[in-house]
Amino acid sequence: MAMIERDTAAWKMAELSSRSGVPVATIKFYQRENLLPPGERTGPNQALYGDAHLDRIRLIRALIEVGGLSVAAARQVVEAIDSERPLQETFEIAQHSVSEPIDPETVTTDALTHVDTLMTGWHVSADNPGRLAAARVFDTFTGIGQVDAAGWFRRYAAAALLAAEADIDELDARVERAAKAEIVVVGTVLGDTLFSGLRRAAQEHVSSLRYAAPPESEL
Amino acid sequence: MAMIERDTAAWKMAELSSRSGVPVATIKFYQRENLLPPGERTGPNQALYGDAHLDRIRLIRALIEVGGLSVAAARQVVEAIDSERPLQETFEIAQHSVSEPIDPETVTTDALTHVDTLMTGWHVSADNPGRLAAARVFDTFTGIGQVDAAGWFRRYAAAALLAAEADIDELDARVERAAKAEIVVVGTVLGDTLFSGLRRAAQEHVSSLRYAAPPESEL
DNA sequence: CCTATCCGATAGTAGAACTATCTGATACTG
DNA sequence: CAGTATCAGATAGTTCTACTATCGGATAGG
Repeated sequence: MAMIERDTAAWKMAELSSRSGVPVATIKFYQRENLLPPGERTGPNQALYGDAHLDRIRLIRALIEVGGLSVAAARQVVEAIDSERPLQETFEIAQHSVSEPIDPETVTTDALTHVDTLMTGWHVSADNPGRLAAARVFDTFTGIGQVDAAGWFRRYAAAALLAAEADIDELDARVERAAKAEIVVVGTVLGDTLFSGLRRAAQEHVSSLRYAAPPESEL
Repeated sequence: MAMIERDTAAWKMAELSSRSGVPVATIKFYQRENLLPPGERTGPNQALYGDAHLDRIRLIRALIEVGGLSVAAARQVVEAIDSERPLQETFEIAQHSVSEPIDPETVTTDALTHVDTLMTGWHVSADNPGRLAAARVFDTFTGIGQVDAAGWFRRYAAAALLAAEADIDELDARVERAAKAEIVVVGTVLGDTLFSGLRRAAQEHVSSLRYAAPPESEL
């Protein structure tokens, strides 16, 4: 099986670049930024790279391009995968990496109360970054003049619960720690992107159903 | 009622700045970038601003800070609100503004097939940006080695449908075009942020349920 | 009248994410 | 084994974005 090749595959920078489609200069940049481990040295100015490097580059690009992470956030995430931390901590790091931190002072207690009501029965710690993010959206919404968004929020909470259950089930399906860590990270980061894409498609679907179109309808 | 004040309120730049909490230089920058209309001129180098400007600044900051839009994307969005375009077009502009464009060449037909299967029965046009975005996540996922994500995707599609129905119901609740246009934009942009926050909270909840915690459990 | 403030234009800044060049050293080629 | 191509690593430069600061002349208010 092809697996046999995996340990012996070894290329120099130029081939790693052509296989990954990422320019040499960019790969070197990722190495400097500690996103990518160094190659295996064979001399003072020679090194070899293998499938592990290629996989890592693909992960980095997925986090940055598809997930929209900054290079700094991507570094935190790959470091969390590499560390032998308990999965719980890896999860938390992934969560923090996708949402820039929110100063708790800047959200009103009213918004927090509303969000907490939404999450009645949920086991969520007070400093969960998502809780603050949701409360900030609440403040923003009411500040813009959309007052009675309670129903909208409640239904989003139901959708979020569905997604979170899917996430955890997917996690349960893996056995090794490395596989779990990777799916935690990839699922956390790409889940947002996936949902926003599917939601846009669903919006078009629902609005076309709702405002059923005799040609030239106006939504 | 306080409404009586709204038409007569008029301030100069410094007060607009202090009321909004946005620095004068930044407000001028938004004016240059056509995010914010000019003030009402009272002389060659004097102008007055009112509640409309304050509301607009709040909208801009919500789009940029909470929704994570670039200044260029925020400009497209406010221009769409101001234009008297049909709501359908405003919706499309808002959708495009939140997701950077994806080159259709870069997603595999296999991914598109899988995504279309997920959306069987949905009325979605081929160039819906969300459809492409979801397909790209599919490619990324399989490329990273998480092969059997079909179940995860399917459940996200169900969640997305729930959210989209909530979106459209909220839209139905408004009557004036201006109110509809604003909720379309704000809902499209902030909906992603809201969902990702709630999902993170829900993840903590579900994982704490699932790996029910005798102290020092490991997720 | 005189100082503070205003408007608009122009220029400058800081950070992020690359990208290009340079310096020796190594590796393949004929 | 000479000569050219390539390599690794260090350093410096570029482009873009989102502001931020300064300037010049005009107005406002005590």
